[in-house]
Amino acid sequence: MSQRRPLPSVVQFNQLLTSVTKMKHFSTSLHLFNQMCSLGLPVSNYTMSIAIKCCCQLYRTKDGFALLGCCFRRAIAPNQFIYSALLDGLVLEDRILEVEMLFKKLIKQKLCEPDVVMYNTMIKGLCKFSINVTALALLRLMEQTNCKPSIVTYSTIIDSLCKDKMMDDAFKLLNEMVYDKRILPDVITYTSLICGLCNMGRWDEASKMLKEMEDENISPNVKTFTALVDAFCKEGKVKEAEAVINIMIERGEFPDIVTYNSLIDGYCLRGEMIKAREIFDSMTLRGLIPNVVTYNSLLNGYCKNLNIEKAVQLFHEMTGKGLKPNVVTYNTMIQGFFQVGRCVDARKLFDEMHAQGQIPDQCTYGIVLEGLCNNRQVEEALSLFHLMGDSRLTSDIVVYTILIDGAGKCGKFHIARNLFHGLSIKGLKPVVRTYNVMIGGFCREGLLGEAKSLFLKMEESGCPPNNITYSVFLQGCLKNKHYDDVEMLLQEMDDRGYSLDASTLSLFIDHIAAGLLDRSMLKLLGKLVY
DNA sequence: ATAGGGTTAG
Repeated sequence: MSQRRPLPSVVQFNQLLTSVTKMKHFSTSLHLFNQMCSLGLPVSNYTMSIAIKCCCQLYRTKDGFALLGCCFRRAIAPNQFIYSALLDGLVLEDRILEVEMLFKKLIKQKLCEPDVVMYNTMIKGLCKFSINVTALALLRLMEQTNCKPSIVTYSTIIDSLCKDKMMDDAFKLLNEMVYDKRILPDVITYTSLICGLCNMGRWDEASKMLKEMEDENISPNVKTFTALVDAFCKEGKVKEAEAVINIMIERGEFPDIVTYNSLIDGYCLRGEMIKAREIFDSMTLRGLIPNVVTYNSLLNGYCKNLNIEKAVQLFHEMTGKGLKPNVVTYNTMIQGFFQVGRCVDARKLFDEMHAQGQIPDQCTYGIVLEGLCNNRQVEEALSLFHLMGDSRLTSDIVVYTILIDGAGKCGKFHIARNLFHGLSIKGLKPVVRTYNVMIGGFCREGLLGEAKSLFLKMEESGCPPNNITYSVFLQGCLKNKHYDDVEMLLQEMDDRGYSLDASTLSLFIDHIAAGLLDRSMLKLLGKLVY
Protein backbone atom coordinates (compact mmCIF):
# COMPACT_ATOMS: atom_id res chain seq x y z
CA MET A 1 0.00 0.00 0.00
CA SER A 2 2.76 2.38 0.93
CA GLN A 3 4.42 1.95 -2.47
CA ARG A 4 1.34 2.41 -4.65
CA ARG A 5 0.99 5.65 -6.54
CA PRO A 6 -1.27 7.36 -6.10
CA LEU A 7 -1.17 6.52 -2.38
CA PRO A 8 -4.24 4.82 -0.92
CA SER A 9 -6.37 7.18 1.11
CA VAL A 10 -6.04 7.58 4.87
CA VAL A 11 -9.35 5.73 5.15
CA GLN A 12 -7.90 2.66 3.51
CA PHE A 13 -4.93 2.68 5.86
CA ASN A 14 -7.32 3.03 8.76
CA GLN A 15 -9.35 0.08 7.54
CA LEU A 16 -6.21 -2.01 7.57
CA LEU A 17 -5.38 -0.96 11.12
CA THR A 18 -8.96 -1.58 12.21
CA SER A 19 -9.01 -5.15 11.01
CA VAL A 20 -5.65 -5.97 12.56
CA THR A 21 -6.79 -4.37 15.83
CA LYS A 22 -10.12 -6.24 15.79
CA MET A 23 -8.10 -9.46 15.72
CA LYS A 24 -6.42 -8.16 18.87
CA HIS A 25 -3.00 -8.05 17.21
CA PHE A 26 -2.30 -4.77 18.96
CA SER A 27 1.47 -4.80 18.62
CA THR A 28 1.27 -5.60 14.89
CA SER A 29 -1.16 -2.75 14.48
CA LEU A 30 1.16 -0.41 16.38
CA HIS A 31 4.07 -1.55 14.26
CA LEU A 32 2.11 -0.69 11.11
CA PHE A 33 1.21 2.67 12.61
CA ASN A 34 4.86 3.42 13.34
CA GLN A 35 5.77 2.53 9.76
CA MET A 36 3.07 4.86 8.49
CA CYS A 37 4.51 7.66 10.58
CA SER A 38 8.09 7.11 9.49
CA LEU A 39 7.08 6.89 5.82
CA GLY A 40 5.16 10.12 6.13
CA LEU A 41 1.87 8.44 5.20
CA PRO A 42 -1.40 10.19 6.02
CA VAL A 43 -2.65 9.95 9.61
CA SER A 44 -6.02 11.18 10.89
CA ASN A 45 -7.82 11.31 14.22
CA TYR A 46 -9.16 7.84 13.33
CA THR A 47 -5.61 6.53 12.96
CA MET A 48 -4.57 8.12 16.21
CA SER A 49 -7.47 6.68 18.16
CA ILE A 50 -6.67 3.18 16.91
CA ALA A 51 -2.99 3.56 17.77
CA ILE A 52 -3.80 4.92 21.23
CA LYS A 53 -6.24 2.10 21.85
CA CYS A 54 -3.55 -0.42 20.91
CA CYS A 55 -1.05 1.11 23.35
CA CYS A 56 -3.62 1.10 26.12
CA GLN A 57 -4.73 -2.49 25.53
CA LEU A 58 -1.08 -3.54 25.72
CA TYR A 59 -0.86 -1.97 29.21
CA ARG A 60 1.24 0.81 27.71
CA THR A 61 -1.06 3.70 28.54
CA LYS A 62 2.04 5.83 29.01
CA ASP A 63 2.74 5.47 25.27
CA GLY A 64 -0.91 6.26 24.63
CA PHE A 65 -0.45 9.61 26.35
CA ALA A 66 2.72 10.19 24.33
CA LEU A 67 0.58 9.74 21.20
CA LEU A 68 -1.93 12.20 22.63
CA GLY A 69 0.98 14.65 22.60
CA CYS A 70 1.54 13.77 18.93
CA CYS A 71 -2.10 14.65 18.25
CA PHE A 72 -1.54 18.17 19.52
CA ARG A 73 1.67 18.56 17.51
CA ARG A 74 -0.09 17.38 14.36
CA ALA A 75 -3.06 19.65 15.09
CA ILE A 76 -5.37 16.66 15.39
CA ALA A 77 -8.03 17.57 17.93
CA PRO A 78 -8.47 14.65 20.37
CA ASN A 79 -12.10 13.54 20.58
CA GLN A 80 -14.24 11.17 22.64
CA PHE A 81 -12.76 8.12 20.94
CA ILE A 82 -9.23 9.09 21.92
CA TYR A 83 -10.02 10.11 25.49
CA SER A 84 -12.18 7.03 26.05
CA ALA A 85 -9.32 4.80 24.90
CA LEU A 86 -6.98 6.53 27.34
CA LEU A 87 -9.46 6.28 30.20
CA ASP A 88 -9.93 2.61 29.39
CA GLY A 89 -6.17 2.09 29.52
CA LEU A 90 -5.95 3.74 32.94
CA VAL A 91 -8.79 1.51 34.12
CA LEU A 92 -6.99 -1.55 32.78
CA GLU A 93 -3.91 -0.58 34.78
CA ASP A 94 -6.01 0.05 37.90
CA ARG A 95 -5.01 3.72 37.97
CA ILE A 96 -8.37 4.78 39.31
CA LEU A 97 -7.25 8.11 40.77
CA GLU A 98 -5.84 9.20 37.42
CA VAL A 99 -9.03 8.03 35.74
CA GLU A 100 -11.06 10.35 37.91
CA MET A 101 -8.57 13.18 37.51
CA LEU A 102 -8.51 12.98 33.71
CA PHE A 103 -12.29 12.79 33.49
CA LYS A 104 -12.73 15.81 35.75
CA LYS A 105 -10.13 17.72 33.77
CA LEU A 106 -11.88 16.97 30.48
CA ILE A 107 -15.14 18.37 31.84
CA LYS A 108 -13.72 21.34 33.74
CA GLN A 109 -11.51 22.54 30.93
CA LYS A 110 -14.17 21.65 28.37
CA LEU A 111 -11.60 19.61 26.44
CA CYS A 112 -14.15 17.06 25.39
CA GLU A 113 -17.89 16.57 25.93
CA PRO A 114 -18.32 13.11 27.48
CA ASP A 115 -20.48 10.76 25.44
CA VAL A 116 -22.17 7.52 26.44
CA VAL A 117 -19.09 5.35 25.83
CA MET A 118 -16.89 7.64 27.88
CA TYR A 119 -19.39 7.54 30.74
CA ASN A 120 -19.56 3.78 30.42
CA THR A 121 -15.79 3.51 30.58
CA MET A 122 -15.75 5.67 33.70
CA ILE A 123 -18.51 3.59 35.25
CA LYS A 124 -16.63 0.39 34.42
CA GLY A 125 -13.54 1.77 36.18
CA LEU A 126 -15.47 2.78 39.28
CA CYS A 127 -17.24 -0.57 39.36
CA LYS A 128 -13.91 -2.38 39.07
CA PHE A 129 -13.09 -0.84 42.43
CA SER A 130 -16.58 -1.44 43.81
CA ILE A 131 -17.22 2.30 43.98
CA ASN A 132 -20.83 1.62 43.07
CA VAL A 133 -22.17 4.77 44.69
CA THR A 134 -20.11 7.01 42.41
CA ALA A 135 -20.92 4.82 39.42
CA LEU A 136 -24.61 5.35 40.16
CA ALA A 137 -24.01 9.07 40.60
CA LEU A 138 -22.51 9.17 37.10
CA LEU A 139 -25.57 7.38 35.79
CA ARG A 140 -27.73 10.10 37.36
CA LEU A 141 -25.45 12.75 35.87
CA MET A 142 -25.96 11.20 32.45
CA GLU A 143 -29.71 11.45 32.87
CA GLN A 144 -29.36 15.18 33.49
CA THR A 145 -27.37 15.71 30.32
CA ASN A 146 -28.56 14.67 26.92
CA CYS A 147 -26.42 11.58 27.09
CA LYS A 148 -28.83 8.70 27.56
CA PRO A 149 -27.64 5.70 29.60
CA SER A 150 -27.58 2.56 27.48
CA ILE A 151 -27.98 -1.12 28.22
CA VAL A 152 -24.20 -1.17 28.68
CA THR A 153 -24.39 1.50 31.40
CA TYR A 154 -27.05 -0.41 33.31
CA SER A 155 -25.47 -3.82 32.81
CA THR A 156 -22.09 -2.60 34.04
CA ILE A 157 -23.54 -1.34 37.31
CA ILE A 158 -25.90 -4.29 37.71
CA ASP A 159 -22.95 -6.64 37.28
CA SER A 160 -20.94 -4.78 39.88
CA LEU A 161 -23.82 -4.85 42.36
CA CYS A 162 -24.18 -8.59 41.77
CA LYS A 163 -20.46 -9.13 42.37
CA ASP A 164 -20.78 -7.23 45.65
CA LYS A 165 -23.72 -9.42 46.63
CA MET A 166 -26.09 -6.44 46.61
CA MET A 167 -28.80 -8.31 44.77
CA ASP A 168 -31.64 -6.10 45.99
CA ASP A 169 -29.97 -3.02 44.53
CA ALA A 170 -29.19 -4.91 41.34
CA PHE A 171 -32.85 -5.83 40.87
CA LYS A 172 -33.94 -2.32 41.74
CA LEU A 173 -31.74 -0.98 38.97
CA LEU A 174 -32.97 -3.67 36.61
CA ASN A 175 -36.55 -2.61 37.26
CA GLU A 176 -35.66 1.01 36.68
CA MET A 177 -34.03 0.08 33.39
CA VAL A 178 -36.97 -2.00 32.20
CA TYR A 179 -39.94 0.03 33.44
CA ASP A 180 -38.64 3.61 33.41
CA LYS A 181 -36.24 3.50 30.49
CA ARG A 182 -37.89 0.73 28.47
CA ILE A 183 -34.57 -0.99 27.95
CA LEU A 184 -34.85 -4.76 27.97
CA PRO A 185 -32.15 -6.93 29.56
CA ASP A 186 -30.03 -8.93 27.14
CA VAL A 187 -27.95 -12.09 27.54
CA ILE A 188 -25.19 -10.18 29.32
CA THR A 189 -27.52 -8.58 31.86
CA TYR A 190 -29.14 -11.94 32.57
CA THR A 191 -25.77 -13.64 32.90
CA SER A 192 -24.64 -11.16 35.56
CA LEU A 193 -27.86 -11.61 37.53
CA ILE A 194 -27.78 -15.39 37.28
CA CYS A 195 -24.15 -15.40 38.29
CA GLY A 196 -24.90 -13.21 41.32
CA LEU A 197 -27.80 -15.38 42.43
CA CYS A 198 -25.83 -18.60 42.01
CA ASN A 199 -22.89 -17.26 43.97
CA MET A 200 -25.23 -16.55 46.85
CA GLY A 201 -26.72 -20.01 46.66
CA ARG A 202 -30.06 -18.61 45.55
CA TRP A 203 -30.49 -21.42 43.05
CA ASP A 204 -34.28 -21.23 42.79
CA GLU A 205 -34.22 -17.59 41.76
CA ALA A 206 -31.34 -18.29 39.38
CA SER A 207 -33.29 -20.98 37.61
CA LYS A 208 -36.33 -18.67 37.51
CA MET A 209 -34.14 -16.06 35.80
CA LEU A 210 -32.88 -18.65 33.37
CA LYS A 211 -36.45 -19.57 32.52
CA GLU A 212 -37.47 -15.93 32.18
CA MET A 213 -34.67 -15.31 29.74
CA GLU A 214 -35.66 -18.32 27.66
CA ASP A 215 -39.26 -17.02 27.62
CA GLU A 216 -37.90 -13.77 26.22
CA ASN A 217 -36.20 -15.80 23.50
CA ILE A 218 -32.74 -14.94 24.71
CA SER A 219 -30.48 -17.95 24.55
CA PRO A 220 -27.90 -18.49 27.26
CA ASN A 221 -24.40 -18.46 25.82
CA VAL A 222 -21.12 -20.06 26.86
CA LYS A 223 -20.59 -17.46 29.55
CA THR A 224 -24.05 -17.96 31.02
CA PHE A 225 -23.55 -21.71 31.20
CA THR A 226 -20.03 -21.29 32.54
CA ALA A 227 -21.33 -19.07 35.33
CA LEU A 228 -23.63 -21.93 36.34
CA VAL A 229 -20.85 -24.51 36.08
CA ASP A 230 -18.60 -22.34 38.18
CA ALA A 231 -21.19 -21.74 40.88
CA PHE A 232 -21.96 -25.47 41.13
CA CYS A 233 -18.28 -26.32 41.30
CA LYS A 234 -17.59 -23.80 44.04
CA GLU A 235 -20.22 -25.61 46.12
CA GLY A 236 -18.57 -28.91 45.31
CA LYS A 237 -21.54 -29.98 43.17
CA VAL A 238 -19.48 -31.34 40.29
CA LYS A 239 -22.17 -33.74 39.07
CA GLU A 240 -24.60 -30.83 38.62
CA ALA A 241 -21.85 -28.90 36.87
CA GLU A 242 -21.29 -31.75 34.45
CA ALA A 243 -25.02 -31.90 33.80
CA VAL A 244 -24.93 -28.21 32.82
CA ILE A 245 -22.03 -28.93 30.46
CA ASN A 246 -24.03 -31.72 28.84
CA ILE A 247 -27.03 -29.44 28.38
CA MET A 248 -24.89 -26.77 26.83
CA ILE A 249 -23.34 -29.22 24.39
CA GLU A 250 -26.84 -30.47 23.44
CA ARG A 251 -27.74 -26.87 22.70
CA GLY A 252 -24.76 -26.38 20.43
CA GLU A 253 -22.81 -24.15 22.81
CA PHE A 254 -19.40 -25.58 23.46
CA PRO A 255 -17.59 -25.39 26.76
CA ASP A 256 -14.45 -23.31 26.48
CA ILE A 257 -11.29 -23.23 28.51
CA VAL A 258 -12.93 -21.19 31.26
CA THR A 259 -15.70 -23.78 31.60
CA TYR A 260 -13.22 -26.62 31.94
CA ASN A 261 -11.04 -24.67 34.34
CA SER A 262 -14.03 -24.23 36.64
CA LEU A 263 -14.77 -27.96 36.49
CA ILE A 264 -11.16 -28.87 37.19
CA ASP A 265 -11.19 -26.50 40.12
CA GLY A 266 -14.37 -28.15 41.39
CA TYR A 267 -12.78 -31.61 41.38
CA CYS A 268 -9.60 -30.24 42.98
CA LEU A 269 -11.69 -28.70 45.74
CA ARG A 270 -13.12 -32.13 46.49
CA GLY A 271 -9.66 -33.65 46.44
CA GLU A 272 -10.65 -35.83 43.49
CA MET A 273 -7.35 -35.29 41.75
CA ILE A 274 -7.52 -38.27 39.42
CA LYS A 275 -10.79 -36.99 37.99
CA ALA A 276 -9.37 -33.46 37.79
CA ARG A 277 -6.41 -34.77 35.84
CA GLU A 278 -8.78 -36.71 33.54
CA ILE A 279 -10.68 -33.53 32.67
CA PHE A 280 -7.37 -31.78 32.11
CA ASP A 281 -6.28 -34.49 29.68
CA SER A 282 -9.64 -34.55 27.89
CA MET A 283 -9.43 -30.81 27.22
CA THR A 284 -6.55 -31.33 24.85
CA LEU A 285 -8.59 -33.94 22.94
CA ARG A 286 -11.25 -31.28 22.42
CA GLY A 287 -8.64 -28.94 21.02
CA LEU A 288 -8.47 -26.73 24.09
CA ILE A 289 -4.96 -25.97 25.23
CA PRO A 290 -4.65 -25.71 29.01
CA ASN A 291 -3.44 -22.28 30.03
CA VAL A 292 -1.74 -20.98 33.13
CA VAL A 293 -5.05 -20.81 35.02
CA THR A 294 -5.69 -24.50 34.27
CA TYR A 295 -2.26 -25.46 35.53
CA ASN A 296 -2.63 -23.27 38.60
CA SER A 297 -5.91 -24.98 39.52
CA LEU A 298 -4.35 -28.42 39.28
CA LEU A 299 -1.20 -27.32 41.09
CA ASN A 300 -3.36 -25.91 43.86
CA GLY A 301 -5.28 -29.17 43.99
CA TYR A 302 -2.13 -31.27 44.32
CA CYS A 303 -0.65 -28.92 46.93
CA LYS A 304 -3.79 -28.74 49.05
CA ASN A 305 -3.96 -32.51 49.01
CA LEU A 306 -0.32 -32.61 50.11
CA ASN A 307 0.89 -34.31 46.95
CA ILE A 308 3.76 -31.94 46.39
CA GLU A 309 5.67 -34.39 44.18
CA LYS A 310 2.85 -34.42 41.63
CA ALA A 311 2.72 -30.63 41.81
CA VAL A 312 6.44 -30.33 41.14
CA GLN A 313 6.13 -32.71 38.20
CA LEU A 314 3.25 -30.69 36.78
CA PHE A 315 5.14 -27.45 37.33
CA HIS A 316 7.96 -28.78 35.15
CA GLU A 317 5.48 -30.06 32.58
CA MET A 318 4.03 -26.59 32.41
CA THR A 319 7.30 -24.76 31.92
CA GLY A 320 8.41 -27.47 29.48
CA LYS A 321 5.39 -26.60 27.35
CA GLY A 322 6.54 -22.99 27.26
CA LEU A 323 3.88 -21.71 29.66
CA LYS A 324 5.18 -18.98 31.91
CA PRO A 325 4.34 -19.41 35.60
CA ASN A 326 2.75 -16.26 37.01
CA VAL A 327 2.47 -14.86 40.52
CA VAL A 328 -0.42 -17.19 41.34
CA THR A 329 1.60 -20.21 40.19
CA TYR A 330 4.50 -19.27 42.43
CA ASN A 331 2.24 -18.46 45.36
CA THR A 332 0.57 -21.86 45.03
CA MET A 333 3.84 -23.77 44.84
CA ILE A 334 5.50 -21.82 47.65
CA GLN A 335 2.54 -22.49 49.91
CA GLY A 336 2.63 -26.14 48.88
CA PHE A 337 6.29 -26.47 49.86
CA PHE A 338 5.74 -24.78 53.21
CA GLN A 339 2.78 -27.00 54.01
CA VAL A 340 4.97 -30.10 53.81
CA GLY A 341 7.79 -28.39 55.68
CA ARG A 342 10.08 -27.95 52.67
CA CYS A 343 11.14 -24.42 53.58
CA VAL A 344 14.34 -24.47 51.57
CA ASP A 345 12.49 -25.32 48.37
CA ALA A 346 9.93 -22.66 49.15
CA ARG A 347 12.67 -20.13 49.59
CA LYS A 348 14.33 -21.22 46.32
CA LEU A 349 11.10 -20.71 44.45
CA PHE A 350 10.58 -17.33 46.09
CA ASP A 351 14.00 -16.28 44.77
CA GLU A 352 13.27 -17.82 41.38
CA MET A 353 10.09 -15.84 40.98
CA HIS A 354 12.06 -12.63 41.40
CA ALA A 355 14.56 -13.85 38.82
CA GLN A 356 11.71 -14.64 36.41
CA GLY A 357 10.38 -11.13 36.73
CA GLN A 358 7.26 -12.11 38.65
CA ILE A 359 6.77 -9.47 41.31
CA PRO A 360 5.58 -10.95 44.63
CA ASP A 361 2.24 -9.54 45.75
CA GLN A 362 0.60 -9.25 49.15
CA CYS A 363 -0.49 -12.88 48.88
CA THR A 364 3.10 -14.01 48.33
CA TYR A 365 4.34 -12.23 51.43
CA GLY A 366 1.43 -13.53 53.46
CA ILE A 367 2.18 -17.07 52.34
CA VAL A 368 5.91 -16.79 53.00
CA LEU A 369 5.48 -15.19 56.43
CA GLU A 370 2.83 -17.72 57.42
CA GLY A 371 4.96 -20.56 56.08
CA LEU A 372 8.00 -19.46 58.03
CA CYS A 373 6.01 -19.03 61.24
CA ASN A 374 4.29 -22.40 60.88
CA ASN A 375 7.70 -23.99 60.45
CA ARG A 376 8.98 -22.32 63.58
CA GLN A 377 11.15 -19.80 61.81
CA VAL A 378 9.58 -16.72 63.28
CA GLU A 379 12.95 -14.89 63.41
CA GLU A 380 13.28 -15.38 59.66
CA ALA A 381 9.75 -14.12 59.19
CA LEU A 382 10.39 -11.01 61.24
CA SER A 383 13.61 -10.16 59.47
CA LEU A 384 11.94 -10.64 56.08
CA PHE A 385 9.12 -8.41 57.26
CA HIS A 386 11.56 -5.68 58.26
CA LEU A 387 13.44 -6.17 55.00
CA MET A 388 10.19 -5.47 53.19
CA GLY A 389 10.36 -1.97 54.64
CA ASP A 390 7.57 0.54 54.37
CA SER A 391 5.67 -0.60 51.34
CA ARG A 392 2.13 -1.32 50.37
CA LEU A 393 2.93 -4.89 51.39
CA THR A 394 3.66 -4.07 54.99
CA SER A 395 0.70 -1.78 55.31
CA ASP A 396 -1.67 -4.67 54.70
CA ILE A 397 -3.66 -5.74 57.72
CA VAL A 398 -3.83 -9.31 56.43
CA VAL A 399 -0.02 -9.60 56.36
CA TYR A 400 0.16 -8.05 59.82
CA THR A 401 -2.40 -10.45 61.19
CA ILE A 402 -0.46 -13.44 59.87
CA LEU A 403 2.71 -12.17 61.52
CA ILE A 404 0.95 -11.46 64.83
CA ASP A 405 -0.51 -14.96 64.76
CA GLY A 406 2.82 -16.53 63.86
CA ALA A 407 4.77 -14.67 66.51
CA GLY A 408 2.23 -15.64 69.18
CA LYS A 409 2.21 -19.29 68.18
CA CYS A 410 6.01 -19.43 68.21
CA GLY A 411 6.14 -18.29 71.81
CA LYS A 412 7.01 -14.69 70.99
CA PHE A 413 3.86 -13.17 72.33
CA HIS A 414 5.57 -9.93 73.36
CA ILE A 415 6.37 -9.36 69.67
CA ALA A 416 2.80 -10.12 68.68
CA ARG A 417 1.64 -7.64 71.26
CA ASN A 418 4.00 -4.93 70.04
CA LEU A 419 2.92 -5.48 66.46
CA PHE A 420 -0.71 -5.23 67.48
CA HIS A 421 -0.20 -2.01 69.39
CA GLY A 422 1.81 -0.58 66.51
CA LEU A 423 -1.12 -0.96 64.12
CA SER A 424 -2.72 2.41 64.82
CA ILE A 425 0.59 4.23 64.23
CA LYS A 426 0.65 2.57 60.81
CA GLY A 427 -2.90 3.79 60.27
CA LEU A 428 -4.15 0.21 60.12
CA LYS A 429 -7.43 -0.96 61.59
CA PRO A 430 -7.58 -4.49 62.98
CA VAL A 431 -10.08 -6.80 61.26
CA VAL A 432 -12.03 -9.57 63.00
CA ARG A 433 -9.27 -12.07 62.29
CA THR A 434 -6.69 -9.78 63.94
CA TYR A 435 -8.79 -9.61 67.11
CA ASN A 436 -9.34 -13.37 67.04
CA VAL A 437 -5.62 -13.97 66.79
CA MET A 438 -4.87 -11.58 69.66
CA ILE A 439 -7.60 -13.00 71.88
CA GLY A 440 -6.25 -16.46 71.13
CA GLY A 441 -2.78 -15.22 72.06
CA PHE A 442 -3.90 -13.71 75.37
CA CYS A 443 -5.67 -16.95 76.24
CA ARG A 444 -2.59 -19.01 75.38
CA GLU A 445 -0.59 -16.83 77.74
CA GLY A 446 -3.21 -17.19 80.46
CA LEU A 447 -4.06 -13.49 80.28
CA LEU A 448 -7.81 -13.96 80.42
CA GLY A 449 -8.48 -10.46 81.69
CA GLU A 450 -6.80 -8.90 78.69
CA ALA A 451 -8.52 -11.32 76.34
CA LYS A 452 -11.84 -10.25 77.81
CA SER A 453 -11.21 -6.54 77.56
CA LEU A 454 -10.14 -6.90 73.92
CA PHE A 455 -13.23 -8.99 73.27
CA LEU A 456 -15.39 -6.23 74.74
CA LYS A 457 -13.53 -3.60 72.73
CA MET A 458 -14.44 -5.26 69.43
CA GLU A 459 -18.06 -4.18 69.45
CA GLU A 460 -17.26 -0.54 70.22
CA SER A 461 -14.56 -0.50 67.53
CA GLY A 462 -17.23 -1.30 64.97
CA CYS A 463 -15.86 -4.77 64.48
CA PRO A 464 -18.31 -7.14 66.18
CA PRO A 465 -17.07 -10.62 67.14
CA ASN A 466 -17.93 -13.49 64.79
CA ASN A 467 -18.48 -17.13 65.68
CA ILE A 468 -14.75 -17.78 65.45
CA THR A 469 -14.09 -15.08 68.06
CA TYR A 470 -16.51 -16.84 70.41
CA SER A 471 -14.90 -20.23 69.76
CA VAL A 472 -11.41 -18.89 70.39
CA PHE A 473 -12.42 -17.07 73.56
CA LEU A 474 -14.53 -19.96 74.89
CA GLN A 475 -11.72 -22.44 74.31
CA GLY A 476 -9.40 -20.06 76.12
CA CYS A 477 -11.78 -19.81 79.06
CA LEU A 478 -12.15 -23.58 79.32
CA LYS A 479 -8.45 -24.35 79.03
CA ASN A 480 -7.69 -21.77 81.72
CA LYS A 481 -10.52 -23.02 83.92
CA HIS A 482 -12.01 -19.56 83.86
CA TYR A 483 -15.68 -20.38 83.92
CA ASP A 484 -17.27 -17.08 84.99
CA ASP A 485 -18.07 -15.80 81.52
CA VAL A 486 -18.78 -19.08 79.76
CA GLU A 487 -22.52 -19.15 80.20
CA MET A 488 -22.87 -15.51 79.19
CA LEU A 489 -20.78 -16.10 76.06
CA LEU A 490 -22.89 -19.09 75.04
CA GLN A 491 -26.03 -17.05 75.59
CA GLU A 492 -24.66 -14.25 73.41
CA MET A 493 -23.80 -16.74 70.69
CA ASP A 494 -27.35 -18.00 70.73
CA ASP A 495 -28.69 -14.43 70.55
CA ARG A 496 -26.52 -13.73 67.54
CA GLY A 497 -27.55 -16.94 65.83
CA TYR A 498 -24.03 -18.38 65.86
CA SER A 499 -23.28 -22.05 66.14
CA LEU A 500 -20.55 -23.95 67.94
CA ASP A 501 -17.82 -25.72 65.99
CA ALA A 502 -16.90 -29.35 66.61
CA SER A 503 -13.62 -28.78 68.45
CA THR A 504 -15.10 -26.27 70.90
CA LEU A 505 -18.05 -28.56 71.53
CA SER A 506 -15.83 -31.54 72.26
CA LEU A 507 -13.84 -29.43 74.70
CA PHE A 508 -17.09 -28.63 76.49
CA ILE A 509 -18.04 -32.28 76.62
CA ASP A 510 -14.64 -33.12 78.13
CA HIS A 511 -15.10 -30.49 80.81
CA ILE A 512 -18.57 -31.67 81.67
CA ALA A 513 -17.44 -35.31 81.77
CA ALA A 514 -14.62 -34.35 84.11
CA GLY A 515 -17.12 -32.68 86.39
CA LEU A 516 -15.56 -29.25 85.84
CA LEU A 517 -18.73 -27.82 84.36
CA ASP A 518 -22.32 -28.29 85.40
CA ARG A 519 -24.50 -30.57 83.26
CA SER A 520 -27.10 -27.81 83.10
CA MET A 521 -24.83 -26.25 80.47
CA LEU A 522 -25.81 -29.06 78.09
CA LYS A 523 -29.18 -27.52 77.33
CA LEU A 524 -27.62 -24.28 76.13
CA LEU A 525 -24.97 -26.19 74.19
CA GLY A 526 -27.66 -28.22 72.47
CA LYS A 527 -29.20 -25.04 71.10
CA LEU A 528 -25.88 -24.08 69.54
CA VAL A 529 -25.30 -27.29 67.63
CA TYR A 530 -26.98 -27.97 64.34
C1' DA B 1 -16.41 4.73 3.22
C1' DT B 2 -12.77 4.31 8.92
C1' DA B 3 -12.29 4.42 15.56
C1' DG B 4 -14.55 3.29 21.37
C1' DG B 5 -18.22 0.58 25.99
C1' DG B 6 -21.01 -4.22 29.52
C1' DT B 7 -21.23 -10.96 31.18
C1' DT B 8 -17.34 -16.45 32.79
C1' DA B 9 -11.73 -18.83 35.36
C1' DG B 10 -6.81 -19.73 39.50
